[in-house]
Amino acid sequence: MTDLTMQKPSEPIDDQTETRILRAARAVFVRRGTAGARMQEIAHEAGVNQALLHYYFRTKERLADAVFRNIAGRIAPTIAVLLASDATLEQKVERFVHLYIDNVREHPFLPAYVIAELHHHPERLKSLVASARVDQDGDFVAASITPLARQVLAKLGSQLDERAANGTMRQVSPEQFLVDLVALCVIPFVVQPVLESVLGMDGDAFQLFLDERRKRLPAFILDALRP
Amino acid sequence: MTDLTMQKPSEPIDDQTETRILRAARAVFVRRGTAGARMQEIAHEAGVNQALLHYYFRTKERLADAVFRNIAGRIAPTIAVLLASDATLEQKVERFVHLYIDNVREHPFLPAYVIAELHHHPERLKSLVASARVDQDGDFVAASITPLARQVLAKLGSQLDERAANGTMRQVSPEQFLVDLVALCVIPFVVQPVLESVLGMDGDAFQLFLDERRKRLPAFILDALRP
DNA sequence: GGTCATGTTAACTATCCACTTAAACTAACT
DNA sequence: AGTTAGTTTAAGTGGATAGTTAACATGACC
Repeated sequence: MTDLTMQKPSEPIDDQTETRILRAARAVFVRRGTAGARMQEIAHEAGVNQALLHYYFRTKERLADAVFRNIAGRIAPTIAVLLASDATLEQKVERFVHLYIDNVREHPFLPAYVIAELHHHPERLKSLVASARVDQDGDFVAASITPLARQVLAKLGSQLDERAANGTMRQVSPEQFLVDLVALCVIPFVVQPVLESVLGMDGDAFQLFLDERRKRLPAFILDALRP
Repeated sequence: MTDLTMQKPSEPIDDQTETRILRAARAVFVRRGTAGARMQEIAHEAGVNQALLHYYFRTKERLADAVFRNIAGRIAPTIAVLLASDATLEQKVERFVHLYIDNVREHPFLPAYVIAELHHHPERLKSLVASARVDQDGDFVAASITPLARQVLAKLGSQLDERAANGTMRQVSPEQFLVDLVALCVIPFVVQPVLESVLGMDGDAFQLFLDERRKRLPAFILDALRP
C-alpha cells in the first residue's frame, strides 16, 4: 500500500459532500451541457469517487434535475419579487435591468445552459412548475411558479393599463413587456460568442458593452412605450 | 437517356443520399443537441445504413460541422444584405422584424440549437468566420463573415450618426442597435417553453403572441430611439 | 468492544455508441 | 462478359460511460 487517504481533517471539513457534488455538477453541466457532461468529470471536480454521485443522486438524470432546479430557483424568485412589488414602472425597469445584468455578469454561461435545457428537457421546467413549495433542505426552490408568475403579470398589467388610460404610455400587454425586458437584458450573454468571433470583441470590450447597455436600457425601454 | 454526363460527373444522383443525410442530421441535431444526437438515429431518419454517414462525412463532428454551416449560412446572408442596403432605417427595422420572425417561425427550434452550438463549440463559428468565400456547390455559405459584418455595422453606423446629428434620433452605436434588433425578434422562440409551461400558452396562443410582436416591434424599436 | 447506520472507495458490469471492415450491389465503360 | 469506381450494407470492434456491488471506514450508541 503506497498511499491511502491519509489526509483527512484539515481541509475536507468543508461543506457536506452533497453540496460539493451539486456545485461540481452545476459547473460541469453548464460547461458541457447536460448530454455532454460526464459523471466522471463531475466526480473528479467534486473530489470524490464516482460511485458517490450515484449514492447521493441515483442517476445522472436526477442529478441534472437537481442542478436545473437549483439554478432556476435562484434566478426566478428575485426577479418575481421585484416585479410584483409596488415600485413604479420606472423603478422596476431600472432595477430589473441592473439586477439582471449585474447578476448574470457573474455567471455568464447560465443563460445558454438554461435555454438549452428548456428546449431539450422541457419536462424539467414542467415538473418544476408543478412541484410544491419548498425543498426539504430549505433550498431555494421557489414556491409553485405559475401563481407567482400570474401575480407578477397581474401587477404589471394593472400598472401598464393605468398608464395607458393616463395616456402616459402606449398600450402593451404585460406578457410582451416582460418578454421585452428579459430579451434586452439576456441577449449579450447569448450572443457573446458571436461578438467575440465576428467582431473581435474581447473580454474587456464585452464588459464595456455590458456597461453601456446597463446604462441605456432603462431609458430605451421606457421611451419605447411613450405614447 | 435521362441524363448525360455532359457536365460535372460527380454530382447528379449521389446528391440525393448526401442531402437526405444532411437533412436528417439537421433535424436530429436540432432536436437533441449535438452531444445528445446519435448517429444511429440520424441514419434511421435518413433511411440509410449507419455506415453511410461515415462514408459521406467521416466523423460525427464533421457532420455536425456541415449542419452548423448549412444552418448559419442560410440565416446570416439574408439579414446582412438587408441591413447593408441603402434602405432607410425605418424600412430596415420593419423589414428585419418581419423577415426574422417570418423565417424563424417555420423553424422555431433553430435559435436554441444555434445558441447551444455557439457556446459549446465556438470553434465552429470561428472556422466559419475564417473560412473562405463560397461553397463548391454554390451553396449558401457566406463569403467571409467579418468583412460583411463590418460593412453592415459601417452602413448602420453612418445612418444612425446622421440621425443623431439631425437630432431625429438618440445616439446609439450600431452594435447596440443590432443586438437590440436581434434580441427582440429572437426572444419568443427562446422562451417559448417557459411561455408554454408557466403561462399555459399553447401553440395557437404562441402564434398570436408572435403576430402581435411582429406588429408592434418596429414602432417599439424606433420609438425607443426618439430623442 | 460490538453492532448499526451512514459515507466512501475500488473494482466490476453491461450497455451504448462512434467508427471500421469486408463483402455485395450498381451502373458506366470497355 | 469483364473491369472498374462509386455506393450501400451487415456485422463487427473497441473504448467510453452510466450504473452496481461488495468491501471498508467511521462514528454513535449501547
